[in-house]
Amino acid sequence: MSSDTQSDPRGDPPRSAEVDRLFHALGDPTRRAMLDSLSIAPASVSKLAGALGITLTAVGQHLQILEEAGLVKTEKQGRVRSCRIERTGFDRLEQWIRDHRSHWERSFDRLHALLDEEQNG
Amino acid sequence: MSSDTQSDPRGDPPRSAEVDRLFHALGDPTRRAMLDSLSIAPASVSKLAGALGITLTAVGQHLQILEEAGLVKTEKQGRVRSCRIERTGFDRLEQWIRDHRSHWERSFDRLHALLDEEQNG
DNA sequence: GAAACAGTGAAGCATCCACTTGACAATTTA
DNA sequence: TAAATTGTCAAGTGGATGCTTCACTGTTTC
Repeated sequence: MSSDTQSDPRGDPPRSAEVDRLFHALGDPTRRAMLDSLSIAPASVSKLAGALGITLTAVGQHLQILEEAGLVKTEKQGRVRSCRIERTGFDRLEQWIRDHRSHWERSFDRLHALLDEEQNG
Repeated sequence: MSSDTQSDPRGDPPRSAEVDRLFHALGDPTRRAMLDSLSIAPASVSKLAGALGITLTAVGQHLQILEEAGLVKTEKQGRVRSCRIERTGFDRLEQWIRDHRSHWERSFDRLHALLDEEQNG
């Protein structure tokens, strides 16, 4: 509630907003379907709209979110906008997982150490 | 255990409801904050509620989503429910990335092959 | 037993979000 | 130029979602 969007006085690294955008983008099944499609081959807006059974407008809105998350790159030539996958978002996602994994693996170690202590002490 | 609604022995990655639940769970900043906290150390419901500045009820609702996504494991002893990170969800997330990465890296190869053809043809 | 503690369930509320429609802009084609 | 194609902008709508309050159960402590 009191926590608003821009002020983040606590220790979270500044990439927090980027992670936010990333996960929000991936949280929607339609956008993931778009990524599925683009993983196989680049496509135009109308091609995506046809494949997904939604309007051009909806695709455009999703594309903006995917682009801001670094998951998709689009480029307009003439009247056609072509879309393809971008590495950045995926790399960031993997980094996030690695960071967290290292954290809780350490915490598991501590837990086991404690249990061993109790058993042996 | 095998919570696969429909196992798909073919090459397709599990685009099932599990992936859906996983990304939906990760799409909310509060739930990710809970994971941040639990990555450092296990905690009770009220401890999480205090740290996040939300009610016990809200924490309970988030916990259910995180648990169904395989990201958190909870266990109640006496009147206290203790929560900690679960590997399953994270493993599944990494798998998803790997699957997609392999797909679009192939598509990049095809793209470059096409470009080379056009330049040489 | 009474009181404090820890959590759960149901219902409501305010906001967010995916999607649509309709009007418009820009580019290609006839 | 007119018409078709491709996409964009603005505004609105229905449903999902996060969070709350209130009432309640079960557990520990006095």
